[in-house]
Amino acid sequence: MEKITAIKGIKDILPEDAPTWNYIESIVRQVFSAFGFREIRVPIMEKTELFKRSIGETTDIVEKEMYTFRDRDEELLTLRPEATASVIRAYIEHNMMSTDPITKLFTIGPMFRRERPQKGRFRQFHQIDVELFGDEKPQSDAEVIFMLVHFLKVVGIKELSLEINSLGCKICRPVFSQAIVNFLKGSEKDLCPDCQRRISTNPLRVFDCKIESCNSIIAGAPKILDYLCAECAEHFEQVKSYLNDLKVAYLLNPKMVRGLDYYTKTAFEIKSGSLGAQNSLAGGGRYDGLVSFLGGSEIPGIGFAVGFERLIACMPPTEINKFKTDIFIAALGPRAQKISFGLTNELRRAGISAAMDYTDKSLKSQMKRADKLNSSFTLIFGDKEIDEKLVELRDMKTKNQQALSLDNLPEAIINILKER
RNA sequence: GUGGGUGUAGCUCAGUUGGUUAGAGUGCCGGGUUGUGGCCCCGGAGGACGAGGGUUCAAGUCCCUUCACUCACCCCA
Repeated sequence: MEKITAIKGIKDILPEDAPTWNYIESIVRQVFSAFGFREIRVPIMEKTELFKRSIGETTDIVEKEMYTFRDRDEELLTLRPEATASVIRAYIEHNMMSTDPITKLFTIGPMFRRERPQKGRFRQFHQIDVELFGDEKPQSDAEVIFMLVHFLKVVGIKELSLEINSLGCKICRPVFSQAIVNFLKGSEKDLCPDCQRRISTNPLRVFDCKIESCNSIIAGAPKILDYLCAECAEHFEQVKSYLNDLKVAYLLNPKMVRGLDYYTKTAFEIKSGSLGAQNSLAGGGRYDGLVSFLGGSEIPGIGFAVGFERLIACMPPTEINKFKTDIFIAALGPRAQKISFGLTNELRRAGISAAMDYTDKSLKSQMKRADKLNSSFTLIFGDKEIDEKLVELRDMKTKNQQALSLDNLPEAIINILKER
């Protein structure tokens, strides 16, 4: 029989890793709620149209990375490649703007993109996604960035660099875009094939190219910050000023462009050195026109996404993954085995993690198992103890053993465990 | 989609110019005298050497094909 394996780029989160995931999620909920963000859970599937409209028809994500299929009724559905579109859809669909003019949401979950997997890049990956609707003030930009940086520090990320830029708005960005195209006109043949393609698809991306020759050409190109309209320029100045007030260290990166079409004004990215080529740990920005573009009213928004797997990759190692058991019950012989089965489950019902071995193995091997399960205590008894109505309770750390009466045993054990 | 690297035990890897029944460490199971874990010692189970084809008296080792994994490009979290 041929073995069935997981799909390429889609991984299991194994029991030894799950506690780390839960730990991070608990920090997310704790930190974000202090900033007034509430959790929303959105579906992993949406109508394909939603992503085409929000992310942009000509982006790589939409053009070649989405998992799209036809439903039985012929409707085109897509496994979400990112969360913002779904959150905005839900925001509009449930009229959240009429309940609260400023809505702060976050969501955590899997995203799907059909790319070639490599370090820090998977076909199913997880994001922590934050969206703030209804506030166009630069304080919002600074607040969201501050929260992100704070969150990463709480989780234990040591080395991170924050880069910010302004991408302009629908008035000033096209002007800049055209300026870049004009600037590159004539030197197309000196650019790499990728950049030649970018001129027509997404000219700002040329800034991102890693090839030396392209870099030297683009070095003399116009800078976005010189093209910002008065409003965008002022907004960006304010954002920087508030970040300074909050003592958030940042790097101004005029070459940073985000890959999704919908970003306006502030764009930001967190990078970490320990991640390999996929060094972007989190990214986000403002998207003031997007809510209305998706059918809502003119409501500004700003948000970011953190790559969960990448976050784990640059986290310091922790002890939280160790599996622990309160008590292991080592029963010797059929009589003890029978009593143990009831006792184990009685303790579990009381919320104590209890374990036993259903095979009547040697005490030595049962002790080994108790050790493997990291049990704090081991209860030892066989025929002798049953006859004497006294069982042995061993503290695995101190090796002290005390005798406990067989009567009222669950209560006695519960009390001892509570006292610790 | 395009390159490079790697596929031998559950995991991490040895395996000499092709040459007997393919090894180690770790993990798992058991034992080291009566019913007591971690350390140490001993033993055991576990592999058609990724798959298919070819060269050869002989292939884990050489050649071809294919698949998988991985890193990078691209793209992005």
